[in-house]
Amino acid sequence: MNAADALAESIVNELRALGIDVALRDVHLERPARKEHGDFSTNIALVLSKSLGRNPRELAGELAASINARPPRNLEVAQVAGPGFLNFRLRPAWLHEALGEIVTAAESSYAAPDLGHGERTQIEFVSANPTGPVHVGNGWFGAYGDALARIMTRTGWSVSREYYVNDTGGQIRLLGESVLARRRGEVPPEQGYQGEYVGEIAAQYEGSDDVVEAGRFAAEQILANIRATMERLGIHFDEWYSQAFIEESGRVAATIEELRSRGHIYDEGGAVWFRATTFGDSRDRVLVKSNGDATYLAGDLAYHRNKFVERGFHRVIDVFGADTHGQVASLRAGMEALGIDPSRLEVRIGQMISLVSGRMSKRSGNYVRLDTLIDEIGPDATRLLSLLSSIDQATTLDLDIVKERSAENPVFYVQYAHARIASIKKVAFERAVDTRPIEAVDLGLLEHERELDVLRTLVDLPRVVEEAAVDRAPYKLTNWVRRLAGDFHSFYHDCYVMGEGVAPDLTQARLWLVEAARIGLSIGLDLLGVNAPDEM
RNA sequence: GCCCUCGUAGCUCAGUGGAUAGAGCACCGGCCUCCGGAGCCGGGUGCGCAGGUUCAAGUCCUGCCGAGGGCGCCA
Repeated sequence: MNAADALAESIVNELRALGIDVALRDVHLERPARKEHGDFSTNIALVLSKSLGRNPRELAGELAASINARPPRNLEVAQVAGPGFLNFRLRPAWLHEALGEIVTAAESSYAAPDLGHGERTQIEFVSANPTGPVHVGNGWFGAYGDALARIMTRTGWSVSREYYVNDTGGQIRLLGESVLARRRGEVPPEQGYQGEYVGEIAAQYEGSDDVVEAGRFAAEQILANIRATMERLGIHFDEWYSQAFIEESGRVAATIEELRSRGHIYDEGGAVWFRATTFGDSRDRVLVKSNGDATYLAGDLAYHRNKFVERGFHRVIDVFGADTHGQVASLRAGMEALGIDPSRLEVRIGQMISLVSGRMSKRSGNYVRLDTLIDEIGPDATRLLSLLSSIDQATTLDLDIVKERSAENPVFYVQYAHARIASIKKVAFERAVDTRPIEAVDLGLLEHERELDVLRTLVDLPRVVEEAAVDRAPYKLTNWVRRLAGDFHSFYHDCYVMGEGVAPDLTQARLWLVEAARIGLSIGLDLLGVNAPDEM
């Protein structure tokens, strides 16, 4: 049993002894922000005081006295603090035991709680339209989606990464028109695509003057390019799902028929309408235009029906940009109308990424290619840059500042910690330092505050991974990795592992501490999709 | 007009309803006899405004102000 569980159990038992019945799950132990407040603290006395009509400090005092009289394993002392908190200081042995557990579990199973129980989950992200190269705006959340997939996989979900390819409709025709115009040596239409890439594609295009044929040809070229960019970032999609396929396979028509049979369709003005207001949307929506074309929403409903019903995903997480969040209400309404529990669809809205020169747009040609950013600062720094903060945070990128700061990018700070670890191991090997199995090492020698700080951070990893998974918030893991790297750098500076005057037994203990730090960094960086190099 | 997200230090951002709100960058000082100085140590009164809920609010609720995004028979 770990220290927190033993503490919680003791709290429940001692409360019962005082005649207060409380469930184990209602006892919340947290790791205080300030070290002076001990290793764990609980607000249970504050929570209970109201219903019991008792003074919280007094209650906490009684509880502390009982716990101190029969202390659980490794507890040094329980103390009342502030308005009625109960703080617990543990003996360092609890951290030494944790170190043993970390090293034993190692990368494969430390901080890998099964929260998802194998639930089949699809994460759809990026899905940038194949009408131009992926840029730092529409590609920004690629690292987010991929890191989330990694984190949820580690925590027991069965995750599939998906890219929805919008390869049909008006924009493809517009793309085709732009290509054909370039081939004729003309400027693309005003609303068309102005980027240089259109000319490059036009030079390769040998097909007919049909706008759809030209558009699809261009979309294929562009998609191959997007795929290559994603690969550079280490992002591999399990599925590239085509909107054209959804339409041409009859699924759109079938979805509309199902809605009709459920009574949610009416015809008006030559168009087919979905009565979305029945399900909370702000207005009804057209599914088939009067010209006979399906709308984007019709395709999207068919697509999501395909995800849930045909492919059997129990949960779908769509990562959208704020510019398309307007479609969410309609999509949810459609799911409900189709008899699919809308709570199975999770939509994460990422705020907009813009340039100092203004909003990015493929049509106008004002954008920075993701490839360009990767060329400038490398794939690891590119990924971490977008994983530093919550996706709720709107970001304005100044490429000059990003480049300038790339030398001080947090990614180097973290990777440098990993490289130092590798270096220590290398030196240990070169000097033929004897390495004993952990059972034969006195970990109790690890008493330096720097050593304990590293351990304290490492024991937090399981909780951090869990939070990152449940909150769909990879940046929480980024924060943790940076904290661990900082703790390690401080340790490295103050505690020589093999320096002069370091007792051989202490060297042994520190080598295991270093190994645990390596495991933690390795897990964290892997979940973020960032390399953990041995040399820099 | 209605809806969504966000306002925290000069800048970029953390902060599961808890205790004295923290990091990085920038700026100013220190620190290399040891395993990599891409490092370490020190220097800090800032939660947009006003109410409310609570033992406790940066965090939850309401209103206002400000920023971004949406509200198509576009995708």
